[in-house]
Amino acid sequence: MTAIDTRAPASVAPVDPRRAWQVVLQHIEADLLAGRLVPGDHLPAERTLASELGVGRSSVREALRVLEVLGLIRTQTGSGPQSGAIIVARPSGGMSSLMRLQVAAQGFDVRDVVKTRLVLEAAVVTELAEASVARIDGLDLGPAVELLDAMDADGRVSEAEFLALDAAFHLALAELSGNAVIASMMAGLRNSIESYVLAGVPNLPSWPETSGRLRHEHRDIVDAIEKGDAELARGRVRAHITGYYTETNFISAPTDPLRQAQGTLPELVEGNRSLSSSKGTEPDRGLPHG
Amino acid sequence: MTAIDTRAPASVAPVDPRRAWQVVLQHIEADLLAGRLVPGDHLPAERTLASELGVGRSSVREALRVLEVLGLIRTQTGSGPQSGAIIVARPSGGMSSLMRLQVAAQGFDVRDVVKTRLVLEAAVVTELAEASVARIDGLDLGPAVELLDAMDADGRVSEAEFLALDAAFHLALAELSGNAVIASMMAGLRNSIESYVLAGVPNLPSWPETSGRLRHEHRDIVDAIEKGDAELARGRVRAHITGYYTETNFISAPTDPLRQAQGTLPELVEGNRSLSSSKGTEPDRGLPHG
DNA sequence: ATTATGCTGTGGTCTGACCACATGGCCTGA
DNA sequence: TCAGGCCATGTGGTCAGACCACAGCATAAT
Repeated sequence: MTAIDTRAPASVAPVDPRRAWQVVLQHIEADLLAGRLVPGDHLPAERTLASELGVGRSSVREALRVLEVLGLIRTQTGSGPQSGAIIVARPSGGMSSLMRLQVAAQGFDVRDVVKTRLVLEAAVVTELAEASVARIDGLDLGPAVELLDAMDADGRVSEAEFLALDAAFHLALAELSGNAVIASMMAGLRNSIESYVLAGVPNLPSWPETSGRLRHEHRDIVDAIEKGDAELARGRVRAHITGYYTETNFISAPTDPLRQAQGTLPELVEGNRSLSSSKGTEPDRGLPHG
Repeated sequence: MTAIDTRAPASVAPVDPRRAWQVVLQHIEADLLAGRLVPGDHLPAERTLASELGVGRSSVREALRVLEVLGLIRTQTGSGPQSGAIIVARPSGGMSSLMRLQVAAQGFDVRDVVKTRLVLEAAVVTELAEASVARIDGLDLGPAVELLDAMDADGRVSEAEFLALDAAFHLALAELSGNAVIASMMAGLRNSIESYVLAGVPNLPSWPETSGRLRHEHRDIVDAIEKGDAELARGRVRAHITGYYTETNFISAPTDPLRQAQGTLPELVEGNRSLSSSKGTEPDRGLPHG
């Protein structure tokens, strides 16, 4: 067998190096980029897509599953206008899944999550404060303030409910700033460490005292924003966030750049936070679930 | 038929409201949270996982596909230690996919992406500058500076290569800050608007002039960081980023909070940026591809 | 000792078959 | 004519089974 087989198989089938599901994903992405698909549109039926792209239905479904988790589509069984896969483009759920899983898999350090939240939150209040001075009629922080009012139902709000309202308040501020990117990031960051936040409550010396302080700080932040004092708002929001985390012993030293032993991180109970637990406070569905 | 059928079907089959792939996803997430799975570990084989969880293999595959896109696992065919699904926990690829698709689907506004990048980048250089003053031996910005040196090969670097090096430089700064969350966010933000950045090059009055200015600004930023002047570094990085985007007419007014017509955004050619295009400059694989 | 060979287990893919479900038209009876 | 119920239809959700390509490894042949 000294002779090499020279019959080139090149003409037979130019094999696609991409895996089948990637073909589907890229096809849909191209349609999105070209504007052929916009939010509200229906994707073709799975079987249709499969035959059109020359792949199996299971490959189509793998791609759709990715799009669903990333928050790009919503799927529904049955028939009619609401059935099928519909473009929705809601990033928060995907951001939450991504961050929560990365934290779980140790791709993200919890302290980095908190630090990042600090950065974004400071940017949010800065933007809001500047927007407040820019317009004579003032800024409407109504949606956020309503959440603060809800928190004031003292005694009738459980700790978990309080923290959920707290998260919703901060998220509302981000949304009011008008930056959907930052808002979804905030949602994801908060979501990814929610179990840690909850687990830290028992470390608090006094819950009534802490919750009272938090409520007060919230009002102060709103005041600073409405006054248009960006610097003050930044400082207050920083103190607000770092205060809580230091009090629960999550962050040993607020700005320590060195990595430390992770002994202070709580050992989470299995299944404490799982993929489908979107509570009522989240305006956005996390991972779609039944 | 006035009598209601009271035979409770409760005992027959407590149907799981979750879809099968969510069961798999939550199972794996629980293993991650409990530390039973850590980076480097192998997931059970698909067929094994399917039978253990009582679902079909296709459902397992849908969950694995999600994990793969989110950057949690890497899959490989064949046998041996490198085959199968392995926990990797690399967030950048997933962040990039998420943001790019959300931009494509109009869930994210490009201007918000740029504004967010501004916020994060300012935080990065602030942290680096503060770290620089904190240690006597200074900060080692070597990895970032090397990229600047590569950009200085004037004339022998194409526009696309230059911009890729530029992106790598900013990403390197983020990574040097030690915050993996911000670093992956930066990677995603930049990746999601890469096609817009490239499409803006023809709008520049003079590429040699602009590229020269950018290189100079990069050096200035590094200088400010090494000097430990956080305020100066922030200002320079802000000017650096906004300067480029305004010059390419991407952002009409840097801080205009009002939404405007999207006419200035380039109409992207279909397939220009697709899911599997991770160039050599990215240390991290984006979406896995062949 | 070295090389060749085939076995084995992995992910990748497709096909076909069901199911549950929601809709909407049709048919029946009032 | 109208109201109600019924069923055909098309959708996603799921599963089982069958291949394939591939990488490693044990074994056999040289």
